[in-house]
Amino acid sequence: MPSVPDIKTHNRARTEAAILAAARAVLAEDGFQGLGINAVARRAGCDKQLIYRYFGGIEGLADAIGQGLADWVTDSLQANPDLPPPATYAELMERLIVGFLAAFRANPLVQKIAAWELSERSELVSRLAAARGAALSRWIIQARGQLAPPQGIDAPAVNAILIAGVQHIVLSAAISGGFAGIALGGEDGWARIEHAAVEIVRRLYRDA
Amino acid sequence: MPSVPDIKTHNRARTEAAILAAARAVLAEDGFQGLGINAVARRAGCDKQLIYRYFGGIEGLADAIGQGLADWVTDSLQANPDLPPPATYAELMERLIVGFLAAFRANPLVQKIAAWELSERSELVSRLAAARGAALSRWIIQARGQLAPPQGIDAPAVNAILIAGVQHIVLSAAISGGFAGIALGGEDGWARIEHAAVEIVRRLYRDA
DNA sequence: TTCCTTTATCACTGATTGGTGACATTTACG
DNA sequence: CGTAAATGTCACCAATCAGTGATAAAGGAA
Repeated sequence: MPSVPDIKTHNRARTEAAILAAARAVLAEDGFQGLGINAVARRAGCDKQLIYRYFGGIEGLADAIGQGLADWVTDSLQANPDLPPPATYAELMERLIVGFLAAFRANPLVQKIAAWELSERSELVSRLAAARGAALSRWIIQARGQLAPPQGIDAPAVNAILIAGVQHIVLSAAISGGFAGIALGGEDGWARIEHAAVEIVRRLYRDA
Repeated sequence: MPSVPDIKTHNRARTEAAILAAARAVLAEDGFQGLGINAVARRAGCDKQLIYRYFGGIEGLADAIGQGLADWVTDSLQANPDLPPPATYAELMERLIVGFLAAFRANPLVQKIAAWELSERSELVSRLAAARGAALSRWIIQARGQLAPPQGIDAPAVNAILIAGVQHIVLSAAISGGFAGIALGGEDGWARIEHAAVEIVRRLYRDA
């Protein structure tokens, strides 16, 4: 009778999926502060006991989220297959930054996890951070191929500042709508940020 | 008889100062997650009722912290009076970035507030963010003087990425000891970051 | 049918939180 | 002195939290 899939149907796979989805939703909407056993159970429409049984508590649940997170980086940063491969290191980094900005901006869940990583020192968060970081650097290495950064420039340090800057601005905008006096409500502000990042890459890597 | 300053000495000024200091300490050590009425009262060694009476609760207490925060920016970023004033915009931004990195890195309290600003949307946090942002931009305008950024470059956007990047890297390092594979435990890693930031400023502003 | 495992719910405990009213103590003023 | 205000302490409330043991319902196998 209920067209809505019945939750208490003695179907473990379905229940696990519902719990996982609820956890992602809570995290994406309320942030890590709201990610508790009770909140997830309420949202999933089941008893919290099942979270302990199937995931081993909030820790295991966060781990499960981290699992699916590794895919995010590779999926969202996948190069456009229609485009020719980047011919220079500058071109590579340009695409990486632009792609990262768009992907990160479009994914509130990953944003909340990134903010979490800056707010709490715990085993749990460390694992999430490690999963995200590993996936990112794995992607970079794979995309880089033979391309080498120009000499005389500490490319990892420069890239760290760029990635960190983009990340920070997105997080700040998501909370307060802007950063350092630049309004990031509409698309204009984001175009300015993207253009500035590209400009930095070009001046550093192309003109070297 | 007690050489230790007695806390229950019916001295409102002293009690207020103790509460404020306790709040700062809790925030700097445990982050905004630990900033609660009970924790502050415990640390201050007084009853929480006094926090309500003298500050109007955690909100007012955070406001009081924000008051002293406005001074931080101006104090810590004050230009070295022995140095000649910057002759070019590149030189100005170079000093600003380097100074900001050092000052921000040395102040865990401000770091925790900055992380707070990325994690929670609330009236309270907004006020703290506004105080910090206003002080920063006020300082920039005052320090800039007549110096104008080179044409053809969106200086505010570039500066936003730089400041945000430095800020983010410091926050990440404070929690997990590094960012994007760059270990930030010793001074070497920080020298790399600083040098990279300076390099970006020079390539963008000096060679324009 | 009967029996057992899996799945799900319920009801509780103990600890902690923010918040408040009642009370005790000290100081200041008349 | 005595009285009132300021200061400080205590005891409680309701709500929430993570975590757990007991129990109920469903499904499969004999």
